[in-house]
Amino acid sequence: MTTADRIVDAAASLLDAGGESAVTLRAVGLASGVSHNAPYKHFKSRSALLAAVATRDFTELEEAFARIGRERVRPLTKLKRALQHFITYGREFPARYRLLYSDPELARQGGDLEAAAMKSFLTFTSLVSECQQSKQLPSVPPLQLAGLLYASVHGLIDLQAGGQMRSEKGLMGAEAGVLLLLKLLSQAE
Amino acid sequence: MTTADRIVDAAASLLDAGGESAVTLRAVGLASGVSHNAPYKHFKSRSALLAAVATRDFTELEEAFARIGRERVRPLTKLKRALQHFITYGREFPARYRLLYSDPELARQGGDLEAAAMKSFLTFTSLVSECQQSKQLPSVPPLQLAGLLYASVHGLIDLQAGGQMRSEKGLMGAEAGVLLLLKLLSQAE
DNA sequence: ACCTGAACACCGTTCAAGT
DNA sequence: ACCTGAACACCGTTCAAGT
Repeated sequence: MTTADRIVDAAASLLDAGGESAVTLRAVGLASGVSHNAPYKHFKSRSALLAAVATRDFTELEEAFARIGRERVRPLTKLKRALQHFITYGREFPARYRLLYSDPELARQGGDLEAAAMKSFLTFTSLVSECQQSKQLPSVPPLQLAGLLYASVHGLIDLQAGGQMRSEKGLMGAEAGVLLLLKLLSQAE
Repeated sequence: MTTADRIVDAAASLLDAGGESAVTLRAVGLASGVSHNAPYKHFKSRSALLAAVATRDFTELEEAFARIGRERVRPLTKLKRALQHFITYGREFPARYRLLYSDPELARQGGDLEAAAMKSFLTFTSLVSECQQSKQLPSVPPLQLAGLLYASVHGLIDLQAGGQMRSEKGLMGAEAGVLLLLKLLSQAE
């Protein structure tokens, strides 16, 4: 376990425990046993450190999608499991989730983060594509349908994480929203 | 124009010009002609000031939805115009847009902000409901369908604002995504 | 009631210096 | 190559004091 790994771990833990504002370089240093500016020897800035956390999570997300893709169940079941995994991750680690998709500062950095994000989306697309081949989802261009589904479930997770779906009766949680969407989409062609 | 109004205006301008991190109380004070801690006489904290900006924007959004609802065109045309308004606002003012839906700090404050958010969503729901009555959208519970559409378009706007839909070829912009979603949904019942 | 200026405890980042 | 401690310029927030 390198120092850089311990620093990324500490940042992820602080993120989970107290949100983005809790990830100060001083706290990261303390939690990983180095001085408050040792992280600069491994990451260009605080923002680059957060990008490393996000890149790691994107990679884990992609691995989960790929693992689900290898299961021997119906394509639509795979897709539902992938979406459930996505939703669960977003609910359990909201601060890290927001890092992946809602941080303009990070998105501008490109590089590894962008590549990992793209790879996870492409693996997700292959799950959608399978459903189309087995006629369980309408036959529009796969990347378009996958992009739409990806954006929709992101919106559901994000509104839930942001507390927007709290007191509004009649509004569904992310799981119910995804199931409704899949049901309606499966009726189209 | 009260001092409080000038402070909110200044915060909104700074937000548009330089993102959330540019909204320091010192910059707000300078831009609105008061000292850097005069805002505390009008708002409990920096966070409460940002909530006031978000509340104002939610109110304007609701007014736009209501205005579109009064136009004398087909229900589906109204809905499309409302969604287009939403998307355009998100693209032109990304930092303010993110304040509405992606700031957990603000969501926890409840109060005026939550009420304004709810009102704008309910007005949006009435546009969706009209489409259902004229059989242009499937007849599932209106709040559920409206919630799904709202979350989906939010996801499209948010991914676009976060730069996630940039280099990925084949991925649609928010407008095309919404149109595809409406097309597919209109084929369901 | 509304505002100011000074002060406090933080923060990211830089830099000279150490091994 | 990797790390430290001091320093710099910021920041949100508080407080005593002014009108």
